[in-house]
Amino acid sequence: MRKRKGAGRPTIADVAEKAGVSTITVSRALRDPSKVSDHLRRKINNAVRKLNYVPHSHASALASTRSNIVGVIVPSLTNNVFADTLRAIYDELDQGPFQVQLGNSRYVAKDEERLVRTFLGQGPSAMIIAGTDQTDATRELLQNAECPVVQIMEVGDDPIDMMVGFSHFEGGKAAGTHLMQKGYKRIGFLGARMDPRSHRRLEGFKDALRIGGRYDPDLIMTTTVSSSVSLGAELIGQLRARRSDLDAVFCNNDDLALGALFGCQKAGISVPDDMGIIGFNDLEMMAASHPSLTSIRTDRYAIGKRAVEMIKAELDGEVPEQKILDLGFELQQRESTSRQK
Amino acid sequence: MRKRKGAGRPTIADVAEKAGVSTITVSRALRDPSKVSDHLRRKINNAVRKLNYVPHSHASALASTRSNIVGVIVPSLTNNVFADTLRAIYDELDQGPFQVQLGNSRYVAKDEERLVRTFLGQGPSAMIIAGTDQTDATRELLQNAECPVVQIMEVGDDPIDMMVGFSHFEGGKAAGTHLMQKGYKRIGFLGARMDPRSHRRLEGFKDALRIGGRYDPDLIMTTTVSSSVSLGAELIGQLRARRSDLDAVFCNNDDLALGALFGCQKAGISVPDDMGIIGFNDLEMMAASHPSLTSIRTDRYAIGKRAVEMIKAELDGEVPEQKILDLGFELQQRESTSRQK
DNA sequence: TAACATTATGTTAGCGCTAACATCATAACA
DNA sequence: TGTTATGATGTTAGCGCTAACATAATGTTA
Repeated sequence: MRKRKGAGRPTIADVAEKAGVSTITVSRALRDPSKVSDHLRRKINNAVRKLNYVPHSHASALASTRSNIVGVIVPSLTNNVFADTLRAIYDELDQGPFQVQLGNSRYVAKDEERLVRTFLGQGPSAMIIAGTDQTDATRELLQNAECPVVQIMEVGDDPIDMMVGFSHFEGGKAAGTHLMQKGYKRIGFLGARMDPRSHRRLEGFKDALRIGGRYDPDLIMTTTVSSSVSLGAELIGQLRARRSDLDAVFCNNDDLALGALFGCQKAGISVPDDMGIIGFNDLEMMAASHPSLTSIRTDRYAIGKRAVEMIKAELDGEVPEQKILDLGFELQQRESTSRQK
Repeated sequence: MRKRKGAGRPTIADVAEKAGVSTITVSRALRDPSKVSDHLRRKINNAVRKLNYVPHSHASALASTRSNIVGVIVPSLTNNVFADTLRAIYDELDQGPFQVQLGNSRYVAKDEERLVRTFLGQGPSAMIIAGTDQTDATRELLQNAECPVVQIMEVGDDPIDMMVGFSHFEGGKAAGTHLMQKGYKRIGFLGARMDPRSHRRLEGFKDALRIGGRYDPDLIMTTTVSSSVSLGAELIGQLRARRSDLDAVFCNNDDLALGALFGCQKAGISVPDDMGIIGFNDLEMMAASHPSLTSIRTDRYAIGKRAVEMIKAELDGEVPEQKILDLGFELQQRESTSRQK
C-alpha cells in the first residue's frame, strides 16, 4: 500500500478527532463561527491551541478556489510615495488572516496585466491596484474577479469596484494657482517619468496658468527618465539655461523639488526670492530642508488604510455608502514659496 | 451525485488528454523536462499553448508540500535601503516560476519569528531574511527548513545557510578613519533607531576613533526613534548645543546626514569647513545636495541580485564555492568632508 | 547470453481542506 | 396539532496536482 509523506504538522483531522467532531465542523468553527454552537466552538478552539494547529493555506485555497491573499500591485518599489501606502496595507492586514502578495508593474500596463492574470489565477481574497489606467483586458479581468478590487492613489468616475485617492489634476492646479498667488510670473513645470498621474498633474497645472494668463509652453520641461533628486537639479539647470527669466517651478514630485533647490543653491539663485519651488506629496524631508520646501500634501498612509477597510467591509457583506473615496490633498506652504513681494 | 465546481480553467488533465499522455508526464514535462522524451515534450508544450494552461500553484504546493514562493522578510518597507534590494529581488525573480512573498518585521525579532513560521508553513522554495540577529527559534526554524536561506545586508561567520552583505563594523570604522584623515578632531556620531546593524556601525566608528586617539563618548548621540531627515537636523542641533566644539559627524544613514546638513545651514555653519558630515549607504541624493555629501557606499541592488543567484544555484543542486559573500563597501568622498586644512 | 541497470511512461492514492448535499432536532406558523 | 422552516452537525466526493510505486523497453556488464 503506497504511503504519501505529508508535511508532518497537525491537520484539521487531528483537531477534529481531539475535539470529537467532524472536520467540516472544525473548518466552520474557524471560518464561520456563528454556524457552530458555543459548546463545540470552545472544544474546538481548545484542541487547536493544544495541537498548535495552523490551517494549510494551499489546501484551503484548492478546496475553496479562494485564498487568503490580498494582491497588491504598484508601479515602483523604490518610490517613497508607494512605500507609505504599502506600510499601511501591511499594518492593516498583518493582524488578520490575510497575507499580502506584492507585485511590481514597473509603470508598464502590460506587465500589470500579466501580474493581474497571475494573481487572479491564485484566487485572491481581494486586489489593490495603483491608478486608473489599466488595459481593457486588465479591467475586464478585475471586473470578473468576484472579489473586492480597490484602485488606489487616484480617483476617477469609472471605478472597477472601489477607489481611494485624490485628484492629481486638481493637485496640479492648486500648485499652479499657489505660485501665481505668491506673485511669480514666469512659472515652469519639471516632470520625470511622466506616467499618467504625472500627466494629470501637468494638465491641472496648465489649466491654472491658462486661467491666470501665465501659461507658457516653453517653460514645461519633462522627461521619461525615472525621477531622482539629481534629475531635479539637472532639469532646472536646463530650463534656466533656456529661459533665464524663469522665476518659479512646480515639480512633479518632491525628489525633483529637492533637486531643484540644490540646483538653485549651486547656481547662487535665492529661493524663494528669485525662484519659487513647490513639490508634490509632501515627503518628510520637505519640512527639514533649508529653506523648507512647499508641497502638495497627500495622505498616502490613509489611502492604504482606507483601501483595506473598504475591502474588509465588502468581504463582510456590507454595502459601502460610497465606492469612490476622495481623500483630497492640502497645500503645505513653506519657505520656498514665501517670498516677500 | 454531488458535483464540485472547479475554478473553470483548463487543468493538467485537459493537457494530458490533448497530448495523449498521462497527467504525471505533463507534470514532468513542465517541472523536469529531462525525464520526458523530445517527441512527447513537444506534443505537451503544444497542448499547453493551445489550452493556455497555467499550473495551479495551490494544488502543486499541496501535492508536493513545496510552493513556488520565495519568502522575503525585511524590517522596513519605507527605508530606501531595502527598497533597492527588493527591486533587485523582484527583477531577478519576475521572469521565472517564482513569486515573492514579502513580510515586514518592523525591526521586531518576535514579529520576524512569527513571519518565518507563517511563511515556512507554506512550504516556500527559499527564504531571504535581513540581518544576522534572529531569535534562536527563528534560526532553528530556518536551519530545518530544507530550502535555501540567504541572510542579506550583513556578513558574519555563522550563517544559517548563505549570506550576502558587508561588514557594518568595518563600514563605521572607515567613516571614522576618513573624518580623522581629513583633519577633523572632535568627531561625533548621530544614530537613529539603533537596530543591530546601527550598533555595529557605531562600534566600528568608536574603534577607529580610539585607535586615532579621538574617541569622546560625549559626542555620541543616538535615539531609538526611527530615522528621518528632520531627525538628523534635530540631533545635530542637540549635539552642538551640548558641545559647540563639535567639528564633524558620522551619521548612521544618509537621511540623518542630509538632515544634519540642513541643520548646519540653518545655523549658519559652514560645511565642510566648520563641520564635516559623512553618511552611510550613498543614496542617490547624496551626490545632488549642495554641498554634496560624503557617504559609505553600499551596493544594495547587487545584494538582492546575488542573493537570488545563490538561491537559484542551490535549488539547481550546485555546491557554492562560498556560502558567505562579502560585497564590501566604498568610501564615496564628496564636498562635505573636503575641507582645505 | 543472462543478469542487472537505466530510462521513459503510467497507475494509484492522497496531500488538506471544503462545496454540496444529507440528516436530525427544534422552532415557527397556519 | 400538523406542516414547514431553520440551525447545527455529518458525509461524500473532489478541488488539481504529484509522491511513490509499477511496468516495459533498452542499454550495460560480467
